[in-house]
Amino acid sequence: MAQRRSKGAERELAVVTAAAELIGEQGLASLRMADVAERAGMSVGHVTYYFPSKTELLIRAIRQSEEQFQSDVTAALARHIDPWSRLVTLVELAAAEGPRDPGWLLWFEVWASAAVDESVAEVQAQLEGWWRGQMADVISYGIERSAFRADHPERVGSVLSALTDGLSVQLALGDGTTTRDDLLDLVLSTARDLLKVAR
Amino acid sequence: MAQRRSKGAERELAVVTAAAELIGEQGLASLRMADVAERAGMSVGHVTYYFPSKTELLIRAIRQSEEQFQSDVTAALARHIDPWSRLVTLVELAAAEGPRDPGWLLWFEVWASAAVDESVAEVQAQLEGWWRGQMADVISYGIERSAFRADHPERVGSVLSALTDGLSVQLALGDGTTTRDDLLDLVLSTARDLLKVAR
Amino acid sequence: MAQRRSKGAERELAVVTAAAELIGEQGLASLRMADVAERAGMSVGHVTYYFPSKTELLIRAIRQSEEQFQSDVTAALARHIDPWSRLVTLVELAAAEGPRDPGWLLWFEVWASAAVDESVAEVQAQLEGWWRGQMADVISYGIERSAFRADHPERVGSVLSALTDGLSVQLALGDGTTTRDDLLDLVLSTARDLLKVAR
Amino acid sequence: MAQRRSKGAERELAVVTAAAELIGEQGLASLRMADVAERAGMSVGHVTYYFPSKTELLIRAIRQSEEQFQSDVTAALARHIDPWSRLVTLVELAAAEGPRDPGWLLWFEVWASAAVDESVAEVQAQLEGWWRGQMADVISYGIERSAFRADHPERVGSVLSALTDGLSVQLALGDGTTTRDDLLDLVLSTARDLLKVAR
DNA sequence: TATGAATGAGGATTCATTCAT
DNA sequence: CATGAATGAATCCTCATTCAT
Repeated sequence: MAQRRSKGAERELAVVTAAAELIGEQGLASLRMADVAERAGMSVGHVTYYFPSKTELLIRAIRQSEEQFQSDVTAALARHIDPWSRLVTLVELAAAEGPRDPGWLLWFEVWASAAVDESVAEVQAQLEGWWRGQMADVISYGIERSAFRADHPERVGSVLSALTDGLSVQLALGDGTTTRDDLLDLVLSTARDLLKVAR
Repeated sequence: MAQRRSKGAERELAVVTAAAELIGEQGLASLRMADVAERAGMSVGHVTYYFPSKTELLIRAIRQSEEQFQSDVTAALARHIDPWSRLVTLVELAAAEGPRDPGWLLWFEVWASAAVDESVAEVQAQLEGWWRGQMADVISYGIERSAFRADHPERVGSVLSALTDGLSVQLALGDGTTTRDDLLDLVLSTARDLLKVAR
Repeated sequence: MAQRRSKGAERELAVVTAAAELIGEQGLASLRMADVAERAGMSVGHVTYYFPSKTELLIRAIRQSEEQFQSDVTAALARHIDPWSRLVTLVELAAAEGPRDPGWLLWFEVWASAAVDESVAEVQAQLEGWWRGQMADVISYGIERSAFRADHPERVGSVLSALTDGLSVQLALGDGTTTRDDLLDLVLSTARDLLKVAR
Repeated sequence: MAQRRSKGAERELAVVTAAAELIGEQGLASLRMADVAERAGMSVGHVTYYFPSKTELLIRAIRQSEEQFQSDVTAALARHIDPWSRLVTLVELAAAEGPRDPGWLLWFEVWASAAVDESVAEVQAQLEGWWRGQMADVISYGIERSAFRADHPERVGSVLSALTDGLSVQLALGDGTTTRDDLLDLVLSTARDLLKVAR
């Protein structure tokens, strides 16, 4: 039965989720195996039983967090047919929710680690590629339906995804200047400009 | 005499520089006081003499790195009168040099730490503000001279700085897809679009 | 039926054999219950079912290894009537095969453990006694048949067994200087001298 | 001044000595860095400051123990001119003192470790070579002075050193059968036989 | 019998920080 | 100012042993 089979997987998931949460809350540097274990509701030794090393755990945490994001995106896009709505949806999902968005804080740690750890870099590159691919797909989709117009669609995709990232950093670090509405407004108005979308 | 007075300051600077370099090369997590001391050419004990705590050292390293950036920017901008040249110069200085750009890797660590440490967040906010202010100033300068045209200049400034940041992340993490030329090209062509700059 | 009855014993033997092999290969310090279980083809939990403690397992492994040796010796001696042939056979069976002889490496661990653990010491003493007893018996046997001549036969037995041990250590540790042929040659020529055996 | 210079060396020696003692008393398996530190009168962290790893410490302990042995031997031999006295002296120094002789228990650990760890094997081989070399030298010395007679002096050397080792094992493990007097008696009477020494 | 997930005590190692010199 | 030996708290990881199934 599925329940049986998933018993181990459930506990493993609990560890990964706990780790992702803790990194998003306190940063990777202060992540203790003991804290992860406590939050996951099991012994320290058992966390090690699932994840031989801390790095392994980080990678799984990233993957887990990203799989969640990807399935959210996929589900959300499926609910929209209008290209502009799809674009808006994508940006809304990707953008930081607000200051100290744990998902984004996790990403900062990923960037810092990727710069130093090859295996993290690999995962990061893969996920980054997926996210930019989604943006490119939405734009192509809009162009096909004549909703968008652009000489270099893939360039516009790069710009919009990078812009969303850059503004999310500002928002997540909460300098107070940028709000989530500002972010969406800036990204989408830039998109309108670059994609020649009629208001 | 200046030499007398600066002797201590020089050694202190050596420590800060060493720290900034090491963080850019190996990441903050693996920064050891002993390594800093070695690179700075002094004993561990003496590094502690200057910087009682590791956090203190990190903050000084960020500041130092940023002061360098700021004086570089100021000097470079002074060499240009043409608004577009100033904009190009600013982007060129801010953008990542290429994969594993130590300056940007340091920056990733700052983001990750700022999310967790209030004092780092303060410094980060301050520097982020300065950088966006420079962008805004250059744009205003161009508008004053009728070289640029924009309904919401401050918004364009936000977009261009965030875009530079977002693309620099991609470049610094070296997924290979993005080159420095791509980055400059994307930022500057977006600038042309948004600022209605004639070619 | 024998098969029924021996099923458990067989599995138990597999564990003991696996342990003896692993100690001979990697040393006692790095002996893991998990490795023993894997090699014995069963789960960790089940190994514990047979051997409640690791020490228990070690003692059984020694005994097992020694019982093997004893039955080999007994069988081999039975094939010879000539006293000198018996002596040669005994030395050949006891001596190390060559560098890293697993049987001897196990023996080193036994010595080290016996020095510290009373129960291991007991087993060791018992087996050491058996081995020297065999040597003494062979010598007495030779004297009875007038093949050997010695004033203090038990002393010669001690010398020959100790000599075999001492040379086996050198051979097993593989300093390269001593070969198995050297070993046999030295022991047997000493035996000839001490037992006045004509060539 | 020598006192100044040796301050660090003294403390390092204290660690090595403590380790050698503890191994001789309790065995390598139960050697704890904490115990070593305590006996050496310093903190655990400081032991690591001198010896990065436990293996490193073991090797130094062996070396230290052996250097002591070597200088004892050298000094003792110098006090004798008569070849037979030299031989007796050598055997007396090398042979185990009695049951649980810590020096010999340390050797058992060395043998067990050498079988598994290359760096330990190296040291062991070196020291083993030295010891057999001394025996060979004493024999040659006796032959030169016509005190000993042997067709293959180097073979006799091998036999006598191996015999001393083999009997010392028995004595150190304290099966009770063998006493130190027995040991000396057996080795020396064998020597008399093999070297044709007149009583 | 048999499994293997789960535990938790135990120990090595790291490293910022202190302080006598 | 400068050193570097010394400390000890902090934490990861190992692994024998237990136990529900």
